[in-house]
Amino acid sequence: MIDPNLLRENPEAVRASQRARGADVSLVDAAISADSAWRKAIQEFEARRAEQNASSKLVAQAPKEEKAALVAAAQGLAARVKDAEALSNEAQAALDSAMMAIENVVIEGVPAGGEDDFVVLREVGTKATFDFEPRDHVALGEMLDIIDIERGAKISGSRFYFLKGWGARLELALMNMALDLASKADFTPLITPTLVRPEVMAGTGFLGAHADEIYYLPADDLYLTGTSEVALAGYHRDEIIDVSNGPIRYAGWSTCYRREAGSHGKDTRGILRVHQFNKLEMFSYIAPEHAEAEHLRLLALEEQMLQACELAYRVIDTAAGDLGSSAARKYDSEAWVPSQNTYRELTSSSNCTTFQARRLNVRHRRADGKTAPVATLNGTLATTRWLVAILETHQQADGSVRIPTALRPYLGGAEFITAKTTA
RNA sequence: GGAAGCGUGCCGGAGCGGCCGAACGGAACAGUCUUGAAAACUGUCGUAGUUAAUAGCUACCGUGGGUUCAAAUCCCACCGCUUCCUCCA
Repeated sequence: MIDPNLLRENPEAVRASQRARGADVSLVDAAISADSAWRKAIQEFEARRAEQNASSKLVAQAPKEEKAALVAAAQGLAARVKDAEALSNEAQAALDSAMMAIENVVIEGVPAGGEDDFVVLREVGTKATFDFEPRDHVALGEMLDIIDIERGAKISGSRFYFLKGWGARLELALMNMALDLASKADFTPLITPTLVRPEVMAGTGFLGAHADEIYYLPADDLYLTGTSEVALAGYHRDEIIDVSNGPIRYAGWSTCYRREAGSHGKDTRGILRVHQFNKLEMFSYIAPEHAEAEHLRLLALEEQMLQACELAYRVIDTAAGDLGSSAARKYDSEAWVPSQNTYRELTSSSNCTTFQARRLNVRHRRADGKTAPVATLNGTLATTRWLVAILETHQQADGSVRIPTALRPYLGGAEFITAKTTA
């Protein structure tokens, strides 16, 4: 949720943000009028309630013989209070939904426009070139017997797969390397629940426009999370946390589940877009004034991982229209995928400023003693998808794959994945 | 799955339907004392909304309903936790 004070004091900033996103600008004025309507209604209700409280007090203090008369007089007030309360609640609900409809105010400098209007901040590394016909990760996975997509489909349907042998070990190696990096960078490892209650899913904002992306278990009224961000953001829900000595950082490890409802026919080959994968996610709770610096820090760690995996990649500053509703700025890094001759997203790092924390009611105490929402940020450090770029980038003419040096300690020192070796 | 009990402020822990936003203890913070600290003593000490206001008023004792002029206190539902039994690891 955006800051209601910003809406009252500087609505033009909010309008400009909506405009940059290509979102509905009239929502801003709708929220402003809902706000003043609510204020009117709550003042009315509170005045009535004060009246009623005062008369109840009279009843309590009155001598026995006068009580009956006073109660009779007070009885009429109760109904009016109830009406005023109902009106005030309605106004509040209207205000809430008007406020919830407005997306986070984008940070100055974020490119305006839609999906294709991103700005490339830098390209790093050399794109792999081959003096043979390179294979895609599906072919490599089959040859090496490390990814079994056919059997994945047999037992679970399309977009499911088995990671086998070196494939399984490679994923674990990647995740562990990411966890080590995160731990050294002050992130506390956290293995999170992947089933969450409706309030938490709603609080993190994932039940909005993309609700059909999420698996739901009606028998238990629980949602399967598409990222550990859900549990990590909910972790300190309704708490006042201490970030005065620096941010609270978590490295969340979880399996992620996505229905991929809107992507029929897109990326159907291989494990680029799947219903279930693993992810190591960084998450920071921090004082708002330090959020932008933290965002760059998350990005730097992501780049460190990409470089450790010896991948060519570019970093983009996502355009306003392509941001999630919670994000005020988003940096993606995209690795070069040889078989597709293009960059594909491997990490995504969002600065949600105070938007998400306000919804989840996560606050901190400022130097002046007042409470205020914290800022939250998240970023990807490793996912199953990384295997695509790693396998394809480091493939050899014979179909074997060279293991990046940094990953070898996590794979018993092995230097190559070949069809003949066993995990 | 069966049975019982419990959910109060940062923590512990009281609370006859009206005088309870809530006793008491601890923690924390400020001060006195002390060379300094500890101890002792004194004071402060929940969150939020409304409002020009750190004045007033309003709300909050797991959540949501209900009864009542009035609910932390009574009733109902839900959520969570604990213990015991059963079951499965």
